[in-house]
Amino acid sequence: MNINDTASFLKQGIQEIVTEAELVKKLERRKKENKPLKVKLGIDVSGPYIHLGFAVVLRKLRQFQDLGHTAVLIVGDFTGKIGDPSGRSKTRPQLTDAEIKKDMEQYKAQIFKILLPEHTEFRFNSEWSDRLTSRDLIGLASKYTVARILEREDFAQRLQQGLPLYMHEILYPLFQGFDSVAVKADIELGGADQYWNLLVGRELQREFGQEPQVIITMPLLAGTDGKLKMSKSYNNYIGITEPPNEIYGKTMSIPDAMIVKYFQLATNYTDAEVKEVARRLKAGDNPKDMKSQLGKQIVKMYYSAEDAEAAAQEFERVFKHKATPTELEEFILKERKINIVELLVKTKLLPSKTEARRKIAEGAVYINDERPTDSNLEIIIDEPIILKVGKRKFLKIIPGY
RNA sequence: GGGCAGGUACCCAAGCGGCCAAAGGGGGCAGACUGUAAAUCUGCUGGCAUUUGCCUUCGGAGGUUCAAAUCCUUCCCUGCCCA
Repeated sequence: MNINDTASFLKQGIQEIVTEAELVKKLERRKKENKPLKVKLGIDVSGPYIHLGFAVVLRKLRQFQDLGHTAVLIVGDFTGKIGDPSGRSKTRPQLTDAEIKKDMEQYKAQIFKILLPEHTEFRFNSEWSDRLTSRDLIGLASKYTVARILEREDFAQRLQQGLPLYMHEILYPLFQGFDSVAVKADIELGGADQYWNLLVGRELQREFGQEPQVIITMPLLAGTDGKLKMSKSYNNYIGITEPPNEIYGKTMSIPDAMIVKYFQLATNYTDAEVKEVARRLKAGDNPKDMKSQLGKQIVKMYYSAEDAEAAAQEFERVFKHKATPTELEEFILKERKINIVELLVKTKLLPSKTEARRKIAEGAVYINDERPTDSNLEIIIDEPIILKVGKRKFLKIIPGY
């Protein structure tokens, strides 16, 4: 592949690049010097949980690795502690080093489902940020204007709406940008919502006399609700290390209108293949089948084809034919006789007795396929019974007295 | 430092002495239906007890009152204007 082909390959599926010419230049130089490019990606310590949305960016990063470049993952342990500029300024709990270490282990287990360990470097930004003096900080702040900071949409909006905007939030992008200076990043990747932040890094590098990084943003994947971007805090995510049944099931729960987008962003389908999916949907193919194909495809990426098939079959069993799942969680009950409401709370299927009574009245509680209507029902557990709440919560109660 | 407007349940937001566990919307959960955990429609959405009941919750702490989210005092927090 020549340099231009490489560049256009790397450009596939991206949202935006600043600038392509610079990317080509960097690729050329790297080839001449035979040195890998440093591709920076910021990650957050607080939620060590990788979902399909973030995977969009990681998979792009992987392409760089496949070409021999180095992924530099910046763990935002410093910026994480000063609070996120995304609205309310609840002070984050200070993470201890031990906690961070533990989180990182979990994180690595997930991230190397996509990235290549031998081409991945981890850097903690506290390494350099903790050492900045007040003088350094003022110096850094003097390289960027308030007006430019306020270009950022959510800052501008909050000011306009009379909502609080704190000093530390304004500084946050500077620290994040300074990370690029500290590691001398050649390229920085991020989600489309990070575009502005990445530009700050570019500017600061220029100010510090470095060649500015190329920035590449990836499209945002909407969550399972089909509206907001996929995020752990919106609880609309599909985690790449979730069990196959969960990944498949959650995929089935996306709105039909999202099917094509998901094929595009969450699978390795080529443009032609995605078009074919769109065509079939338009031609009146059952969206359910397309979603099933999508779910299987995603499970296959992070597990195997067999797991994908099994997940699909299990889904049909449980939700279409309303059978009980093949594998059930078990709960050993000490009492032989117990009130239904107490049982539901004790097993944590429901959070409170009032809620349990409500759900019984709604007909959401099943005992071995029967729906009790009386909250005073006493159950005698002589043999295992299957307790079900709603469509998805199952529990096998085993006598243990 | 001064003036004004605000702080209500997971979120937004009404209420401004009793009829307030607190309207409405969002979100969440459930039921029906179905092509699925899609869509749509309907119900529920503080806890405990269960006939009326009790407890916790309207920024914090005190107070007035038979009775407070609602009135008073004070403190904390946010925004706007002035300095």
